[in-house]
This record gives sequence, C-alpha cells and structure tokens, in this order.
Amino acid sequence: MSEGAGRAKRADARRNEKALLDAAADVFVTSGVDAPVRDIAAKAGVGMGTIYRHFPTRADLIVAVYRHQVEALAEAGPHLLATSETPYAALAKWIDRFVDFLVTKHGLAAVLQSDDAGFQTLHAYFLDRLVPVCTELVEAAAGSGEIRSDIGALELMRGVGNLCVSPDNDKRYDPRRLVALLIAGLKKPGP
Amino acid sequence: MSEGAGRAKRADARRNEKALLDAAADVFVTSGVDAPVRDIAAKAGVGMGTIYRHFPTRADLIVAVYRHQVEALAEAGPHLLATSETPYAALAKWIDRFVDFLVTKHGLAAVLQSDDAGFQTLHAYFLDRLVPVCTELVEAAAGSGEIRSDIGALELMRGVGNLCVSPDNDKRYDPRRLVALLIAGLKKPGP
DNA sequence: TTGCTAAACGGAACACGGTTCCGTATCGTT
DNA sequence: AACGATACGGAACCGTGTTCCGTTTAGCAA
Repeated sequence: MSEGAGRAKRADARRNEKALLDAAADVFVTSGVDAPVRDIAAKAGVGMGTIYRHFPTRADLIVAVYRHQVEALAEAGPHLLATSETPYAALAKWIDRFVDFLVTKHGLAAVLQSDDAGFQTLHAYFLDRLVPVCTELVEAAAGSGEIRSDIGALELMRGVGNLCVSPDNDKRYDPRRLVALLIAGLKKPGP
Repeated sequence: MSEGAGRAKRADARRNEKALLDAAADVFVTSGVDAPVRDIAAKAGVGMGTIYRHFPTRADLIVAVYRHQVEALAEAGPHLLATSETPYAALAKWIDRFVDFLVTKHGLAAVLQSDDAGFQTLHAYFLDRLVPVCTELVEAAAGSGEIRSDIGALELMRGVGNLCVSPDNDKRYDPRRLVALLIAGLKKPGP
C-alpha cells in the first residue's frame, strides 16, 4: 500500500532522505534521540527545510531509523513462541529482547513514554506493530496457566519501557533486574 | 543547621518567598511541575530575577514545595514497620503511599528520573531523605525471609518512580497495577 | 525625620532549540 | 533549450530558560 502510489520522487530527494537517515542514525547514537534538529541537518549536509519536508516530526525520523529493528522484534515473537519450552519462557525472552533494544537506544525509552502531541506517530507505530505480538505471547502464557490474566500487553510493554528509562550508565540502576522482577511478578501466585 | 546561620532576611524577601511557594504549588497542580518559570513568577506577582534569586534551579522550588509531603512519607516508614503484620506488608504499604504521592504530582515522576544537571538537588533531597527509610523496610523484609535480598532500596524506588511516569489520565495504563506486579516479583520464589 | 547603604527587585536582553516560510536552484520532461 | 513542478537552504520567528544591571526599598542610625 505504499510503493506505486503517488508521483515518483526526484533523485535528489531520494538521496537527501538517505543522507538524513544515515546522519540521524549516527547522531542518535552519540547524542541521543533528542539531539538538536540542526545537528542532524548539518551532519546530513542539508538545510532545515529539507529535514522537515522529509520528516515532519522527530517521531517520523525515529520511526524511520529504527523500523528495521522493530520489524525484527515483531517477527521474533511467533518464532520464540514456537521454539521455547513454555509460553512464559517465550514471553520472558521476548521482553528481554525488547529491553535490549530500548537500553541501547539512548533516550528512546524516555521519548516513547512522552505524551507530547508530536510523538503520536511514534506511539502509533511502535505500539501498533509490537502490541499484537506481545498480546499473543501474553495470551499464550495466560492460556497455559503460567501467568495471571488481568494484565494487558500494552500495559506490560509500557511498564517495561518505563523501567528502561535510566540516567546514562548509572551502575546502581539496572533496568534488566527490575524488568525481571516485573516479569516474575506476572506469575500466578504459587499454590 | 539552617536557622540561625547567616544574616537575617529582609521582610519583603520573606514575603516574596512565601508568595512564590504558594504560586508554584498552585501552578504545579494545574500545569505540572515543568510549567514555564514566567507563569510562576507572574502568578506570584514578582519579576524573573526574584524567582531565580530565591530558587536558583527549578529543583530547589520543587523541593521546597513538596518538602512537607516528603517528610511525612519518610516518617511513615518506621511507623508502618511497627504496626504492620509483617515487614513485607509494611514495605508494600509504604510503596503504595510513595506511588500515591507521585501520581498526584503531575510530571514529578518524570522529572525525578531526569539526569539533567540542574536536578541534582532534587535527586539529592528526595533520595537522601527516602532511600534510608526504604532501605530499612527492604532489609526488614529481607531479614524476615519474605523477599529476595539482591535488590537495593534505591533501585526499587527508581523502578517504582519510573512506573509512575504516565501520560495524563490514560485509562489503559495504571501505575498501581504494575507497581503491584513489581512488588509481587520481589517475593522469594515459592517453594 | 531624614539619610544612607546593603539587600532585593523587576524586567529587558540574551541564548537555544524547534518550526515556518519563501525566494532560489534543480530535476526531468517536452 | 525552455519550462513547470519539485525540492532546497537558511533566515526569521517563537517560546523558554537564564543572566545582568539600573532602580527601588527595608532597616538602621544620626
């Protein structure tokens, strides 16, 4: 539903979009996802107008940069479910990968939880793509009786996302450990 | 170590400080703790210079506004420990109050996790005051064998704080439920 | 009361980052 | 070669935080 739709793009436009994507990816790792727009434009060697034309909001840019990885994460869900001991194990592993993704992206988790109007796109994409996957895992685990069934995938992912927001490399705060606690808390109260 | 220290303050200075505190408390509830500095100054009927003289950083202002409530929370710890069934129950109740405090303060949780330089004061105060209390509760619960002992009070509080960051009134995200999960996950793996 | 000085005040000016707008340059086609 | 559509660049604008300094005022002493 996207390729052959409108008019063909001009060559320079395509080139600039690529340049911006590369520059953004670069800047994101060094300065975080909330780096100044000017920096990205500068690194890509384009003007301010150009960046806004290609990516009207910062969220669009972020989505574009991380689309591949989100896609991979989404696809990992069913696979994990098929190859793991139990649905709960699959869920745990998937969440683990989710955490990996978030903690390696300086500031992504923080922006993911922002309710700022401009980030609707970001929420929409990340959640639309991942929540169904997570839902499948959660329901499977609930169905097998391993976990309580009063918690939604969205809520769970938001919680995990929140736990992943951490000041840069603070040794005393390990998101993984807390997420592990949360996931452990998911289990049905033992008999 | 603060009362009789320096020179006495002028009457107008005291008055303005009070006015600022009141104005800030007001503005915080309606516009959140990250409301524009100008708004607060305006509401208090003072100039920009005045607000910065009394509260060099936003954190100072926040701390001043919520000092009472933080104090109350700190004092609640020992009391809960003394009056609850078990240390774990005390811990759970205390965390509950902590959550209450955070969720009713529009944006406080978010700012509490910021690693921005200017918020060092805020971290310092909140954590210095509450971590020891929480530590007492955690250690008591660990000592009674109810919870695992590989998690620190700081980490726990940060996790809870993070979970309390939520977009305004989103029905689908309930910090309390997730915190409950986290606290449940704290319990020793059942036999 | 009056005069003096340190303390405190107010708000204009500056810094910075996001966003918009429009004159100009470029692409692709005829 | 010429022309229209498309895309570009970057100056200008806006909202916020922050600083600075000329002016005002409280408190005290003569």
